[in-house]
Amino acid sequence: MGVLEHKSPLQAHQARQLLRAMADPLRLQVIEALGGGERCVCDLTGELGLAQSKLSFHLKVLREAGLVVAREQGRWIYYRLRSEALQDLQHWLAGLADRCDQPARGCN
Amino acid sequence: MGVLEHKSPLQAHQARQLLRAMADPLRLQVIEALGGGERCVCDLTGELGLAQSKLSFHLKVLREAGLVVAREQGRWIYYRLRSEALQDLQHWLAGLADRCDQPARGCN
DNA sequence: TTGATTCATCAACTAAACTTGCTGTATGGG
DNA sequence: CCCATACAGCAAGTTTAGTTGATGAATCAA
Repeated sequence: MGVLEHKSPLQAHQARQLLRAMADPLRLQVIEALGGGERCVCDLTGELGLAQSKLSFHLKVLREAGLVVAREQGRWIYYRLRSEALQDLQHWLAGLADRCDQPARGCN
Repeated sequence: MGVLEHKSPLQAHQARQLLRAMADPLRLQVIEALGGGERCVCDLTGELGLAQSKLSFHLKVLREAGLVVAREQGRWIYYRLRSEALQDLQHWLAGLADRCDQPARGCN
């Protein structure tokens, strides 16, 4: 195992948590914003033009899926993407792609 | 651009289509089954213990998202994963992971 | 051509997810 | 202290997605 291969493969249901969390249009906007680096909630609220409670709800979904982490600092809370989660998902996809082109041995 | 770099980066909404399609528990089972190679519908119905109409519905979702393709042969229809879709998604994730650890420059 | 098999699609129902407005807690400036 | 700001969480309403059973087209063997 190479030095970069430190991951145990993602279980399907963990992958699903991540996928589900990412599959919402609003959360995807949040994710893309966080793709540029850590941001605080008020920042995101302004940038995406969202009601605060709405953003808070979606951040919770992302948090519970393990896709983002929050860091409190005084009055503010900074969120960022967990790059490990992104990597896990990439590996999981790679695993699927591996043998998926095998043709079917006919049916009956 | 190297010989393997033939992809234009996935647009967010395309990524979302794929993510949404994968985010269902039942579809995920289908996807994992197809991860082993091409399969016909009746095969999948049996293996996953699904009502046929149910499976058909979910295969349609996967098809419309561009994650699987169907190949008709006589009475049977064989489905397989589109490895290009899986790769596109991997690239998209890699793009997000790129700069996501940049710390926030304080807020206010 | 009859009947069995494979599969897609539809309409009605159920369940899950998202939205909205409100309330509550913590922090920090005046 | 008091008030504004930053944020989480909840409950009711709405919208979206998944399920079920039935119908129909296409293929093929007898």
